[in-house]
Amino acid sequence: MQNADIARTLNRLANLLDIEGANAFRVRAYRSAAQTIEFHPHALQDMVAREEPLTELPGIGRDLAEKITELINTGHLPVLEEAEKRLPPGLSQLMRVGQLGPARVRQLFEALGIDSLDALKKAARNGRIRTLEGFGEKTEAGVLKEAERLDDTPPRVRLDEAHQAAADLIAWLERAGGAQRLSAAGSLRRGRDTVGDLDILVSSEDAAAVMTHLASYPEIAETVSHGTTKSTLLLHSGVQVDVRVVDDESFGAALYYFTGSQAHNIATRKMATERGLKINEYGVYRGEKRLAGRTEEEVLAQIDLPWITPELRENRGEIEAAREGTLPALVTLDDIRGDLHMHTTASDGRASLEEMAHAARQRGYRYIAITDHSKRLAMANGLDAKRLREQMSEIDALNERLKNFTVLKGNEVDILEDGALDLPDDVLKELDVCVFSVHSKFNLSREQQTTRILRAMDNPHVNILAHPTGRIINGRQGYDVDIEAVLHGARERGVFLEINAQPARLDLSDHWVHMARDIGVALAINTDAHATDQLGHMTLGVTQARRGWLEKSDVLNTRTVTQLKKMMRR
DNA sequence: GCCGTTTTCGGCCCGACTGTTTTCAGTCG
Repeated sequence: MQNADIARTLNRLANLLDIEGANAFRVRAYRSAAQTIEFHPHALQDMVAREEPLTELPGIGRDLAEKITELINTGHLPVLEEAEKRLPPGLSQLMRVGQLGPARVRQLFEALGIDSLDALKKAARNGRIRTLEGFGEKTEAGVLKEAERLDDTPPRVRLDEAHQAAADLIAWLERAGGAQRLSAAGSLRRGRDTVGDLDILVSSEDAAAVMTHLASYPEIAETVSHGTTKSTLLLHSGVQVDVRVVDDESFGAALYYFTGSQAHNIATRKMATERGLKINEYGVYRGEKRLAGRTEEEVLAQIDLPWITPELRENRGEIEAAREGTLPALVTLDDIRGDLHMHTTASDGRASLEEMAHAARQRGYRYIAITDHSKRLAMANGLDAKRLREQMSEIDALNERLKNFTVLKGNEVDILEDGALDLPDDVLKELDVCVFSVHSKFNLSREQQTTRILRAMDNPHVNILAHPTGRIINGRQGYDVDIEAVLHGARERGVFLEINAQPARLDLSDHWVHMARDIGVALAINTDAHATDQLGHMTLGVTQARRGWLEKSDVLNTRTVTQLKKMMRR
């Protein structure tokens, strides 16, 4: 049983209890536990097997620890099964429909017997929902639309797409008369690998003018709501956007509030309450008196905390670290000296060796590694030993011509099914950097996949395990692999892992990055660029590294080329 | 159901917008 399964079960229970009208705080406790578990890096199943106390996790007390242990051991959660005797299980699904919360789901069930998405759509089309008290034609139409949208919209957009959509809209809003400060907030600002909806914040003395200008944005497909200071829009790209306008003196408080995360906000608001203060999106207040709000620093200073970078605001220890003055000095883009994973026209890249080198140099790098595919990836025109040696000679010749810049000889060698490598040792040992990765046999069991990768690491010539889970965001799940075991294996063998900065990969993801830091495995942040402009994905990779609390010294490619070469010799 | 440098009991973040209402409940983030 995976953490995601446990989280899903608890959420289902929370939904049913919510619909029944159970104590709202009890419901919240289940939801918050589900969230903690979903993002917890260690499998709770293993923790239970090792008899580690689950009550160590925030929001999990004695009762929940017992229930979760029973769920893991028996596959049953009696309190859920009892709830499913009282209410149809399908009601939990209805909670996913926009505009429907517990009260309306209960009403729909009690009055019309609606207990599934299909029943809901049918009732809406027949005009039966509008007959209920508190419902009308608009609600009926809105609910139908939301129910239909559930079927085909991907739930979250990629970080790079969200960045682009936000930049476009901010550029549009800057042209509104009177917009003072503008910023993206929400999970985009926190740098999560996917974004649910965009939050855009504007400060202005003339909210009406900004809102009017916003309404004429050509990318709007649908206006979900539109008030005097807040609007929710659906763009043609399928992205949902919340735009909020506040006075400039509240911009910092609003930015802080809308950046979240919700868990982070709840924690700091609670600290405020303990000090007799109240934090909302307009400022920090003692009674009616406003104490701060212009900047985030001002707001946090009121609860005796230093500014916390948005990437850390997940209530995963950053508040305690801030209080104790032990926040990490996170790695920045400026710290990056090179890029250790990229392709050229020799395999499936679109730019030549020389073009990639020049583009990297223009970004201020001191080195790159050229890592084309190996021969197994025939589809990508992978290199055999002979072609790889020819490329090495080309690199030697290029290095002769370049000053203050080094092209490292590399390859992205395929890990075969049994853990052997796709190129012979005598050529691998001539490489400066050997990146190795899985491109086939994704459906091996967890044990087989883990053994396969560990065996590949046993080869003394490999250095950096690329895109370690193989996931494609909104595309496919990664292969099943015990990353914790891989990290320990890497540490024992002097091997490193990669944060692949391709926006569709961002692999490792943040919680694995954090675990790598805890275990003490340095990571390389690589773009896996297949064209010169893709070298720019480095920013996304650095963001993931920051979300995993990495400092400069935790990142391989902040080293000088001399240091790096030494670390690549095992 | 969780939690505790005010509390082991009594709190639990806070406000905008909508639709359907005559003053507000429900939803959302």
